[in-house]
Amino acid sequence: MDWTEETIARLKELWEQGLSTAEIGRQIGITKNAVVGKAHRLGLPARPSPIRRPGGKSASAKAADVEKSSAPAERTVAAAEVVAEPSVSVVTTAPAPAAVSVENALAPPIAAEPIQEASPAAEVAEAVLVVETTQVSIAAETVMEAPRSAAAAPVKAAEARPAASSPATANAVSREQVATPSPVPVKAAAPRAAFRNVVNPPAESRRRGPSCCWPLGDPGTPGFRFCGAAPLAGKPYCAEHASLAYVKLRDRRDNVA
DNA sequence: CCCTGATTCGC
DNA sequence: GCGAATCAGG
Repeated sequence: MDWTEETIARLKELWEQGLSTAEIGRQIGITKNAVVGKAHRLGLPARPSPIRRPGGKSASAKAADVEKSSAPAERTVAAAEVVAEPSVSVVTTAPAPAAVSVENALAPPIAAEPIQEASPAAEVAEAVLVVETTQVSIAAETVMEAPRSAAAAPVKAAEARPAASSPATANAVSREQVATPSPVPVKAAAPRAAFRNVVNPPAESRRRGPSCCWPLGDPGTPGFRFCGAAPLAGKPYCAEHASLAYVKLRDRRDNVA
C-alpha cells in the first residue's frame, strides 16, 4: 500500500466519520490492520477499544474504564439498518422484488431507501416528502413497465452495481457490506440512472447543510468533487451513493477492492 | 463462531 | 513505515 495524500486523506475522513477500521479498510481496499496501523501512526484519535491489552493498564484500572464505554453508536447501526430497508418501504411491494430475484434483492431499489428516517431539519423532511411521493409514481410506472423490462433492465442493474464497485463476485449476498468505490466511483447502471433522475431532481446541488461525501472524479484533478447531494440521515452518503456503498455480501473478505 | 480495535514485531 | 499476526472483549 502506498499511502498517497489522497488515501491518507480518505482514511482520515472515514476515520472521523466513525467507520470501523474494517469498514474503512474495505473502502480503501486494505486490511483493517493496515488501517489501524496507519491510523495509529498518524496519531488519529483512538476509538473505544473492546479490549485492554496486558501491556497497558493494570487490572485495577479496569473497573474505572468500564463505565466510560460509549460506542460510536451510529456506525453499528448502519449495517443492520440497511439490511432492513428492502422490506420496509411502502413502495417496495411493487417492482423491486419482482424484478430482481430474491437473492439479488440486496440492491435495495432506490425506492426503498430514504423514507422513514427522522430528519433533523425541516428542509430535509420536506425533501423526503417529495421523494416519497415521487416514489409512488415511480412504483406505479415501473409496475406497468415490468412485464417488458423486468427481464433485462432491473437485473442488469442488480449485477452492474457490485461489479462496478469492485471486481469481486457479485452474486454472493447475505450480509451488509461496504463496497469500495473504485478510484473513480462508478457510473450507475443505466436503469438506475433513469430512476435517479426522477428521484433526485437537481435540487441537490444547491442544498446547504450536510452533503454526500461520495468522491466524484479523480482526487487531485480539477474536476474532482464530492457528490454534495443530501445524505441519508446518519449516513455520509446520499441515497444513491449509500446504495453503492452498502452492498450485501456473503463474505466480506471476497470483496476487497 | 462472528465482530471489534490495539499492540507487537518481523520485514 | 508498514501491516499480518495476535490478542482480547462483546
